[in-house]
Amino acid sequence: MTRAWVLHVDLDQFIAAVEVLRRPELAGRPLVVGGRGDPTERGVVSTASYEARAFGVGSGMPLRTAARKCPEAVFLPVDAPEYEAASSKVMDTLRSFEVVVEVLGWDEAFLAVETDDPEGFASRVQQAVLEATGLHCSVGIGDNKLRAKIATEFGKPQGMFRLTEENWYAVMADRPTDALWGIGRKTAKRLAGLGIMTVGELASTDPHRLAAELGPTMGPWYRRLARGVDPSRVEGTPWVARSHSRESTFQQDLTDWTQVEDEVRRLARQVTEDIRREDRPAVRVAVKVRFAPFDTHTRSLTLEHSTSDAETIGRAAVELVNRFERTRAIRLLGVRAEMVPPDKAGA
DNA sequence: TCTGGGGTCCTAGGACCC
DNA sequence: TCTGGGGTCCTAGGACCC
Repeated sequence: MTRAWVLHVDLDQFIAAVEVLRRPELAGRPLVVGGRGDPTERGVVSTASYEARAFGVGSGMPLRTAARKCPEAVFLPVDAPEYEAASSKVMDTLRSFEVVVEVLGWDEAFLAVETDDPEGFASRVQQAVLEATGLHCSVGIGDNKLRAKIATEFGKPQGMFRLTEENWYAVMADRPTDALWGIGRKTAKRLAGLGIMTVGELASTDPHRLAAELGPTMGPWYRRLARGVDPSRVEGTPWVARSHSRESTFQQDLTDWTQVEDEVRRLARQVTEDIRREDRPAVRVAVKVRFAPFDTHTRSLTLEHSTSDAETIGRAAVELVNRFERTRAIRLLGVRAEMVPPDKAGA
């Protein structure tokens, strides 16, 4: 019988795999892509190949640490345009199935599929992606987006897994709460403080207690996650950004305020280009400062009039950075522009 | 483990208005 | 005047995701 399914397609070690495509001699070697590809610099791992993961290297890890764990790894710089191009090919392939496709980033998408054989469909998707791009993917099959997304992990690499209302608790009940999509380290710790360790325990916690402890929106939402409930639909309409930002971490902390202002102006120019490209004037500007060693603060302001003028945005950014004390060394600067909301832009 | 860069959404306090 | 209650906007921070 034909039923509605959600498929979550996730490319395996996407960034590393794209690098191997253009440099086949790297196949089978531990490969780490991150920063500028120099493991002595400040930067983190974007993606490690499975060979590198065997040494304990993983996403988000400082490059220096990765080099210590796996000295023989090949380190490569992040090449965003290359990954975007590969990603477009993948997404076009998914759309060729004439189903609703919701893109979640470079290497992930949800598909809304009506079929009596979701595994067969998933298999055809994997085959098509491999033929079109040379890339392998895993597929999560679910009765909603949340379950499909979580299912993918159990199918990796190059496989598939079905997770629905029927097997949800059998698969998930004893897993830690941060196995859920939306619960991270901090919330898992807060829940542990309430004696809630597993998905099963979270699912059966009194919702009023969760609301009281974690907020009226988030508390009940976490409980719904634990029950595998997700009413959201697969959205085919292209995603529209609400803000754009540029930031950079300096290899050496900045101590000269003239240089700080120059960098803020440079970032503001980049952000202005980004929003002009989309023809979306800014309504609000924010500046982010990370002081050494790592404490991070933001200052923001609402503009009197929305604008795409580089000069105005630059002046606002400099004014914001000057609200910070000038005596501390700065590790990172960032500038963000919030745009006119799309629904108010026209229509 | 000395911790990137680009995003989203929620919370909470204060201002301000009626 | 020693004192209300609701709504909305602004701002800073925090958590999470890829």
